[in-house]
Amino acid sequence: MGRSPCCDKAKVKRGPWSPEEDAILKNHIHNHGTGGNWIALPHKAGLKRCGKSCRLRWLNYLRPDIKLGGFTEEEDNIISSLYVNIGSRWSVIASKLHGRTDNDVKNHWNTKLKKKLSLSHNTSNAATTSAAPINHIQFSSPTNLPKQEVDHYQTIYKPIFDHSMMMDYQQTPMTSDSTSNSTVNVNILSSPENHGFSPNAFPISNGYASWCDNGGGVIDSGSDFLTGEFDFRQVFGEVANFNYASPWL
DNA sequence: AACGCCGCCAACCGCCTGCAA
DNA sequence: CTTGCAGGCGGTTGGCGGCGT
Repeated sequence: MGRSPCCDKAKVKRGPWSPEEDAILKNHIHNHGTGGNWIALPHKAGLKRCGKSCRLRWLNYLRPDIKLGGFTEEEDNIISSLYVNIGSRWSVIASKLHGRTDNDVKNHWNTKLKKKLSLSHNTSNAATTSAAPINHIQFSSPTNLPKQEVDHYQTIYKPIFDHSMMMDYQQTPMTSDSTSNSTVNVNILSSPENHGFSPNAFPISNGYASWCDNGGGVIDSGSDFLTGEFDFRQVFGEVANFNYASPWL
C-alpha cells in the first residue's frame, strides 16, 4: 500500500500559477510568514493549491532573493566542479550560488552544462591521446593520524583528486595567520591551463571538505563543506607537489 | 503558412529524512 | 521504540516557444 497523498488532487488546482495566485501567496507570506506549515498555508491564504505546490512556487519563483537571468561563467564552473565531486546534490550546489535554486541549477545542468561538459570531455580525450596528462601525487610520511585512518582517507581522496580539475598545488611556508600547527598553506596556481575553472571551487564532499582560494590561500582547520577545510598534512603528509589533469578538460 | 522537432523550464511525483507525539 | 506527518530533495514530465524545413 502506497503512501497517502499530501492533499486531495481532485480538490486542488494544478498546472501553471496565475499572476493572481502569485500575488495571493506573496502577500500572505509577506503578512503572515509561512507559519511553519506549508500544508495548512493554502487554506489560510485562500488558495486552491497543494501545500507542496505553494512551497515550490515560493522557493523557486516568488522568493525576494531569487536571482534571475542567465548563469555566469563562474557559476557554470562552480556547478561543473561540484557536480563532478559530489554528484547531483542540487540543493547543496545551489546553496553555494547566491540566489539560485536547486531547480534552477538542475535545469541548467540538464539543458546546458551536461552537454558542454561532455563536449569538453570528448575534445580532451582526443587531445590526450597525443599528450599524456600529468596525474600524480607524491606523499611523504603523514603525521598524527593512525595509519589505518590515513589509509582510509587516502583511499577516499585519491580518486577524488584524480577526477578533479587541473590545478597545480605547491606547498608554501606557513604564514603568521595560520590557525593551527596542522595547517598547510596551499598555493593554487592560476594559469591558462585552468581552462576557466575557478581556482576557488575545489570541493571534496565529506567532513574534511575544503575549498582553496587563489594565490596562496590558507587552508585552515575546520570541517564545513566548501567553506571548511582539509588538513592535507594529516592525511597525505608533506605534499610536496601534485599536479592533476582533469579527465574532461 | 503549416508542420514537426527540439530545447527550455515550471511544476509535479514520489521517495527519504527528521521530528514530535 | 513506533508511527505518522511535514518538509526536503532529486528525477521526471508536459507545455510552450523558437527554429528549420
